[in-house]
Amino acid sequence: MESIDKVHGTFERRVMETKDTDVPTAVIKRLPRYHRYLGDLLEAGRLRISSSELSKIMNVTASQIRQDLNCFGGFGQQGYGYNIKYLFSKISELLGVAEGYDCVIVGAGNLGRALASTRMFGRRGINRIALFDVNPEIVGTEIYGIPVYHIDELYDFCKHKRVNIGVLTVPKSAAYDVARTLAAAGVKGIWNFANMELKLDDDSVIVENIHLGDSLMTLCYKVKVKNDQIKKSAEGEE
Amino acid sequence: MESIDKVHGTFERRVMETKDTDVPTAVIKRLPRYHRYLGDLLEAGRLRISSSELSKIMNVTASQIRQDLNCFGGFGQQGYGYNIKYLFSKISELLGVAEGYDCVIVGAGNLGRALASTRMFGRRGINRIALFDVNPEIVGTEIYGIPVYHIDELYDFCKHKRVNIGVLTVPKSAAYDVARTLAAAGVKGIWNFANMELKLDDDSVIVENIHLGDSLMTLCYKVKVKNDQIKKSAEGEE
DNA sequence: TAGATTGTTAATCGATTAACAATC
DNA sequence: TAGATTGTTAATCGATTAACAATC
Repeated sequence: MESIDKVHGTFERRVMETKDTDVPTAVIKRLPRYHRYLGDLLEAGRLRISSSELSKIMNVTASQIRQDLNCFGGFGQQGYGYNIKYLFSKISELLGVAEGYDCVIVGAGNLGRALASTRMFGRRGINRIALFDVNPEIVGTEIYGIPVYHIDELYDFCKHKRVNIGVLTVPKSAAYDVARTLAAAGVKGIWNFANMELKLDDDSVIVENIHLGDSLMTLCYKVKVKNDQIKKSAEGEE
Repeated sequence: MESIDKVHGTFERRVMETKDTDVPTAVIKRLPRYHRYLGDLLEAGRLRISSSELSKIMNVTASQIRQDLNCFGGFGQQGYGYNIKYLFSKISELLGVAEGYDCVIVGAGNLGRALASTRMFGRRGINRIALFDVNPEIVGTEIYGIPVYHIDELYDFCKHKRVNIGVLTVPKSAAYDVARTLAAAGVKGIWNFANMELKLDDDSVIVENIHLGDSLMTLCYKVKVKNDQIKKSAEGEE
């Protein structure tokens, strides 16, 4: 039996030649999904997988998988497929997982609490080191083990602790104020739940907007299209 | 001054010829965003807008806007631009907003409560008629004015009330059970927050998966890329 | 009428898929 | 060695942009 080590050695050599030509945005958007599926396979104890098997699981073409993964260098091996553990760790690295980012959640309403309680951050190597809110009843307490501070302390805290990521779950009206404070304090990324596109002059900050409303609307659209189809085919049968 | 009514009359005539050839998926994905911006313009009291002005606000090309809107028929008028109110209402109609869908939220944890409290549903003409949970302490109460029932009643409730949309905020482990119950009860659309792709055999149900984890990961990736750039340029200066 | 701006065609660009030689 | 499966090129497909004639 061919040893996994030998295979691994070969991988390492090839990856050194990683192409640094810019990765298509379409590929980048798909990386988190690969990460998710490979993580599941790893948990299930799988060691290797071919592009064709993965394509069936993920509902994409095998060709696309090979094309995508090759943007970052040769992760696979002819005749063998892909080593799941290795591939997973490489994609994790590419995505910046396990960079050990520190993050704060601004807004301790229902959404802020929901985010304080998920395991989503930990799984991606992100530490939630503080919550911020204006409500005096919760300032000074802990929520899911995360200390809650007053929002007035946000700037100093982020500056001192060199916080990398800020999560914004405050009302729309407060979003810009908080975002500017975060940016001024050197925060590098903002995860914005304020249901609006947050445009900052300061382009040293990356904003990832979550648009739940758009998603809900897309669902409405699809439901409507489906209902219309049903209606039409019912009419046809009459 | 040219009357708005005259303009409107012209619009109506042209829209009757709406092209029913299938709309590209890329366009559909952009519709909620158009809807959002047009709604804002409407609130700001604006009456009309040209593709070129809208393109600046939305950060896309004017050409794309004209191309997109034309998939559904002639919404604009040469030399005038687009009537915002009319365009907004047409896109609303296309998206299935104001179809008056009834919806239930399954899972009354932090996320369920957050969704119970937003104005997101109301704005899209969706009525949240019930919450479901297993916790006996909250069953029988109301949360943000929405009655909470035990999850055992989910099937009968949805079947009787002909619920259109189910929102899934239960833990991953319960997601499939609940989803199948909803589907069996005739629910047409499922908005899934369970951090997993929900595949149902029953293809009469539309599932819209929310992947907050993927979004967080994309943010990590972008932050990492930016940090790498900064590091590189700093090295270059040495 | 003259100016503005759309609707639409044609050109470009990028992303996906198919195919197969390279190679483990 | 033979079989399997990748990496990669070429072909196809779809989406975006540019340009301009149509028309309000």
